[in-house]
Amino acid sequence: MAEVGRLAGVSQVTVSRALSAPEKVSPETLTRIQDAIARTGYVPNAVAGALASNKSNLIAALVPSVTNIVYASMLHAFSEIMWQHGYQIMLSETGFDPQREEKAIATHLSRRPDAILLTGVHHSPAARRMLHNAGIPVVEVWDVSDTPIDRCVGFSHIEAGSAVADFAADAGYAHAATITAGDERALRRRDAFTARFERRTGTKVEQVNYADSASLGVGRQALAALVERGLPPHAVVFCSSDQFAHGALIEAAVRGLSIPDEIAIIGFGDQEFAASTAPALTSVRIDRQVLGQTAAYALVDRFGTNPTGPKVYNVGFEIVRRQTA
Amino acid sequence: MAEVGRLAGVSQVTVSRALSAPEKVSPETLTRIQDAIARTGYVPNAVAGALASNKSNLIAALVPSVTNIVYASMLHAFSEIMWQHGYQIMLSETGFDPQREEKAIATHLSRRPDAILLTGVHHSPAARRMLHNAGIPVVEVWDVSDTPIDRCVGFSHIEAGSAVADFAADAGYAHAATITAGDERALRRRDAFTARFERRTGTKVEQVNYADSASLGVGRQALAALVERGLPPHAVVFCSSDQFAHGALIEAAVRGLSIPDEIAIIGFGDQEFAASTAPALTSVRIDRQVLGQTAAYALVDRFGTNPTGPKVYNVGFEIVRRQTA
DNA sequence: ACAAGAAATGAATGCGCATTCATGTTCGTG
DNA sequence: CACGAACATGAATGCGCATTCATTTCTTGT
Repeated sequence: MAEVGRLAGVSQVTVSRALSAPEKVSPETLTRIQDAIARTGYVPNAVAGALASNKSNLIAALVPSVTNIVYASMLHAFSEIMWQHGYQIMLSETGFDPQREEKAIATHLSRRPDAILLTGVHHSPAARRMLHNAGIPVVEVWDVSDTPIDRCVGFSHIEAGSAVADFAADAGYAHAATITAGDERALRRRDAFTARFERRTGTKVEQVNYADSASLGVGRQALAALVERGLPPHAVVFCSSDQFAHGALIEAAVRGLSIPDEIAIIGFGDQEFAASTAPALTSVRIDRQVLGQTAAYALVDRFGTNPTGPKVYNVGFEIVRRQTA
Repeated sequence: MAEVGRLAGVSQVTVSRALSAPEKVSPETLTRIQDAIARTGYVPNAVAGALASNKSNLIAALVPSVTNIVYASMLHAFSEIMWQHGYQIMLSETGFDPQREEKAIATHLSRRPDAILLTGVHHSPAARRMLHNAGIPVVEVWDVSDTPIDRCVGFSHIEAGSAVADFAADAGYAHAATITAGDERALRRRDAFTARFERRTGTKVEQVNYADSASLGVGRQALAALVERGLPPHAVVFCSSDQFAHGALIEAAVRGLSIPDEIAIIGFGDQEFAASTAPALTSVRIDRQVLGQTAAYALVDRFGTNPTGPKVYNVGFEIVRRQTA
């Protein structure tokens, strides 16, 4: 930067200004500086800038998994908005593991991000302490909480599970089963569904659980297991994701079970493909685009001098009835 | 850090050493320092560290899209290895747009990453220049090139397209069509497929192209379009992704076309679900896990004092024959 | 034509750490 | 017992920039 200044016949300060506040530099000087930058191929050192100004323009984003489309698409929407506002993303995957999350938080905080995005509202005590001490904006997504660390954007998994149970009971299904992956939030949906459905119908809800993440193949296996256990006719299966639901759908079709008469299927997430399966999947829509964008705007608002946004933003959900239930 | 030193009765230097080279500090001093760190809740400032040591432990990763599973899973494998080696990931999405990539490269370089991961081998001249001037390790993935910027890990899309054409011709298919998304690499596969298949069979290959990224729904539309155009019987459809192929599969089933007799389908990518569709999808396997890991190891090797790895690493591909072709 | 404010620029300083280099201490060996 | 070697520690310095604060030059109104 000093080198550029020499070439342009000005001081380092003026070059700095030319880059960060060009309106404070006279037009001729600005031109000379820009010329000098072009000639030297100068690339600003944002590390030094961050140290001097105590502002990194970096956002730490911790998601369970980028290979899971629901988190990936939320992240996409989030990073798009942050990028537009001049921020960049440091990414880590936590794999649903609070220990990993804690380590990742510690590492990321040492880089002095301007804010941090976390998935879910359950964090280790040490993690909460670190975040508190860091004193930076924090946004938790994919869930709501009465006691957010800072900001929170999501929906209630308990309400979602209950709503699906009501939907199923209202539709006249007397029996139900669940297929659930190893995601803490999915487990809460499952339990809320089960509690509400059993209360409404008086029949026990069968469960198939998997520790891993969801996939089409496992969804097929799960439905096969349920059928072999002797699922009663006209039962509804609530899956923790559309992947599972699609797998269950395929397995049911292969077994010649008519959908939704002999077996009904409800997915979760309303992914893009849900409308295009045959028959089209009934699912619960979570607008992941809005989720990511709202999280981003919550941070941008928080960066401002007088934040006006709410602490907790509930984006809700919507049961999308198609053909499988 | 000076504060921690005061508490432990040592200088800032010793604290620095205690953190970066604990074996160079006497055990008792180390204990006192660790105690002081715990009491103060000190969090190292990696920004200052990076400025002083000219080493950021950050890797810039530029991928077209994180919502596309093939890039997401490669990124996952890559970041996993880099994380184990003490590096963190700065992520940007380029959306298949060289202009966006160029801007993202400039922004990322200002953060002085220790290396950069790029997707594909086609970059704007300005981008190449910047990368060259930066003088940091660069790894290009998902493609191979005779003139890599630095390191390159991928496979030949031309070979892949040609191999699928040979496979189809060998299997006796006399007619073919392609369904392709707006990915430059997919276009090269399509063109190689078309050229080889037309040469082998003498029949013209039909095309359906979409500018957007692949989805199940669009795959269905595409197959519908092909059928309505009057696709000859016993034709094979080469899709640029398994999403498209699965959509085509569903549409074919809905239309009562028998697979693979009336219509054969070949996907690309061999995603997890490909083996679980009904009928199971024939596809081209790219080991994205290996791709990401190899890219990571290429960088780690490159960071060493005497790198031994090859400039270009071809991970190859494999046609996985299942039931749809 | 002159005071007073605005605009344009530069000198000095420090952000928090890593990296020399110098100094003091302990140990093994002949 | 003395001497060099390994070890443990600290003082000083600078990484490249942003941020005061001071200085100079240019406007403007009367």
